[in-house]
Amino acid sequence: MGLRERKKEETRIALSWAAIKLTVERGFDNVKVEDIAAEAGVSHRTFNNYFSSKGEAIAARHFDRAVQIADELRSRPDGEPLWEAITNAVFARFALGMQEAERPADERWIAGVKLMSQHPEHQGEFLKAHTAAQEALAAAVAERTGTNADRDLYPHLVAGTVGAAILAAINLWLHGDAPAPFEELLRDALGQVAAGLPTP
Amino acid sequence: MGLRERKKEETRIALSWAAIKLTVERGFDNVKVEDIAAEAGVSHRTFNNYFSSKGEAIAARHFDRAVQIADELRSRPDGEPLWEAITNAVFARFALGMQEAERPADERWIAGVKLMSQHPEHQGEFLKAHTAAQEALAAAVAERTGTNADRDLYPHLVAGTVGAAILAAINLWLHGDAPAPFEELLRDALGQVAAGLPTP
DNA sequence: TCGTATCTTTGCGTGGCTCGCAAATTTGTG
DNA sequence: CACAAATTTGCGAGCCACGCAAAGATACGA
Repeated sequence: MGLRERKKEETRIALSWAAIKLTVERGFDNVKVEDIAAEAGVSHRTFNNYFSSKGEAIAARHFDRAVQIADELRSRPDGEPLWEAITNAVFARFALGMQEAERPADERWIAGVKLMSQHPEHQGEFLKAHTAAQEALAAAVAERTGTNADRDLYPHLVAGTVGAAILAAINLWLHGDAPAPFEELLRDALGQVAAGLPTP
Repeated sequence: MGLRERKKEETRIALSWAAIKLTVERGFDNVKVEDIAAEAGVSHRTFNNYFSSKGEAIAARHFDRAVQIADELRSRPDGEPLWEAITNAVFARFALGMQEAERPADERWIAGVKLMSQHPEHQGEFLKAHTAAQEALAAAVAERTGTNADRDLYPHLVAGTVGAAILAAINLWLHGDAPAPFEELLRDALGQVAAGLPTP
């Protein structure tokens, strides 16, 4: 990767991160594209060369992370059963980043994230990112299972189910009544869908 | 329902339908909010009292129909097994409307729908509507299974899985390689997830 | 039937947003 | 170092969402 591409990637991440940071701190509607661009050290116009909206910039981080699940799945050993491989892939790339890095773990921060997650424009973009990443996952599932993503339902059903499990875990964690560690919720959710959703 | 509410409902539907019609005919970016309002016989400003964007107006029809699945599920007999009830509910309110009403069945129309379905803004709003309707379904599933939508993953996993099946069927129908009747795809998809996604 | 309270529609104005375009700057390469 | 290619930036056009307040429609009790 040449200097050019590296700088582009850096700018993209800086913009996305700035968008998240400012939005969590101030609320979606109190952040102008101008502010995000300034925070990342580029011009307003450059922001729009990278993202076509505030919401897309915010969702980009989720997207990048979610797409990596598909990559990880491809690198799991061939012998590993499908659902085991998926679970491992999800945890390898998803669960960890949710807890550790880049989070002040602040109470104010979490409140900000909750607010952000409820904003209509963010929801739409978040779901778009989630769904796009799911397609990458479906392609990986198709490869692994010898099915065809353009003709068969199966890989999309698997990917969609995994996505639903991840979303359910995120939503219950953010908005549910019973506080539980995210990792536990996610493991539970994946376990249930992997087992074919037995009646509880 | 008084006259007031009936007129509101009519306006809402007229706006949503006008948005879909014009968008399918001309393409998303060649339709102004002004045009939609004119087609429905109200002012531009009134459009925004009902919907906060073009995309939302378009997705409203999907949303209304999808929410009815939850209502239908509630009215299924108590003894019916969950997945059977869900499948029947989906077909009662969803599959039929997809084929019959309000569709010129025109080739030009279908091409327009395909184009529309690929537009980024539409995708976001469509997924938002889909997800919101899914929550209604989760609530109905919680009622039926004695689980709690605020605390348990289960109803959200079931609703999310059903939603994923519906989405997969729609997408394969619209964009897939192998042409098959929508109803068949949907039945296949629901059958697979109901059976716990056995390896094909 | 009428009068009033409530809800809905509408026009206007404001601020923000996305994107096309072309000039200026930066990076890659021989 | 010079030239080609990609990226950034400023500017401008057109559209959009929403707050506000006036005008219009509907509900409902007396």
